[in-house]
Amino acid sequence: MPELPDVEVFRQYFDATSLHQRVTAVDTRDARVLEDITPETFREALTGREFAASSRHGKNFFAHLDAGNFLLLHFGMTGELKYFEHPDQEPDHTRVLFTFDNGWHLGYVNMRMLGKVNVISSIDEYVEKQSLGPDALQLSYDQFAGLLSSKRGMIKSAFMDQSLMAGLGNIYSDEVLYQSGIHPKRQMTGLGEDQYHTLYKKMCEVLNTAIDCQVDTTEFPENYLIKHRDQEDTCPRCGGDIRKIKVSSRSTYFCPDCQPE
DNA sequence: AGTACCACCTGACGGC
DNA sequence: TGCCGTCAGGTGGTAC
Repeated sequence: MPELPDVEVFRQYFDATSLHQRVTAVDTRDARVLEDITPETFREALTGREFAASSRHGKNFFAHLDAGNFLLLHFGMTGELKYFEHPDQEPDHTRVLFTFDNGWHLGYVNMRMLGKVNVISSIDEYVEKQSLGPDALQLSYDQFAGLLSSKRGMIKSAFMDQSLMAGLGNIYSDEVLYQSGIHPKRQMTGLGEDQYHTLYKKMCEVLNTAIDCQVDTTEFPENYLIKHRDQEDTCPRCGGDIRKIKVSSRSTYFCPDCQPE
C-alpha cells in the first residue's frame, strides 16, 4: 500500500506513538530488510538513542535520531508500522522490532520485504543518491509544470517516475488521472496548459484528501476510483464499466468514457 | 529517453 | 487436500 499518503499517515502515527522515546533494544528479525548495514552496526546506531523528529520525502520516511543521523524506512509494497505493548500483540512479518524505555514496542512490519531499512547521515545526500525528484506535495504549480514539460512518453509513467517527482505510485497515479479525466496512456507531448492545471489541482486534492481520511478508503469521497478498483465495478461518475489494462507493466484501472484516449 | 522485461520476496486466490 | 499459475499499492538493473 505505501505511497505518499500512506507514508505520511505512518509518519503521523510514528509521531503520536514513538517520538521522544528512547530506544532500549533493537531486534533485527530478518536482516534482509537492512539495506547495506550489518545488524550489529544498526543496533549500535539506535540503542540508547531518542527519536527527536520525523520527516518524509515521497515514499521515504526518516526518523531523526538525537545523535544527528537518521533512521530510514522504506515500506515497499507491504510495509507498515505497529506500536504495541505486549509481545503477543506483535504482528506477523515484523522484520525489525524497536523497544522503548516505557516497555512498548514499535514494529517495522513488511510481509514481502521489498522495502529497506538503514541508518543514514544525511537526508539530502540520500535523496540525491536515490535520484529522487521533489516531494509531490511540496511542488508549486510552476515547478510541477516545468517538470512535466521536460518529460515525454505516457503520462502515467511520468507520475510514477520517482526521479521526476517523489510520492505517487500505481494507485494514486490512477486516481489523479481519473479525477483529471485523462487517459493513463496519453502522451505527455499532447498535453496543454489547461491539462497541467487540472492535473496539479487534482494531484494536490487527491493526496491531501487521502491523508485527511487517514488512507481509510471507506472514508474517501464516493467518486474516487480507489473505491472501485475492480474489473466488475462501474464508474461512479458515468456508470460505465471500469477497465483494467497494463501501463508500463502495472495494473491500471480507468474509465474509458470519462478518460478518452 | 522511453519501454519492456526480469529479479527481488511472500502470500492469497482460483482452477483443476 | 494439494499443486500450479497469477496477481499484488515498489524499485533496480539490463537490453533494445
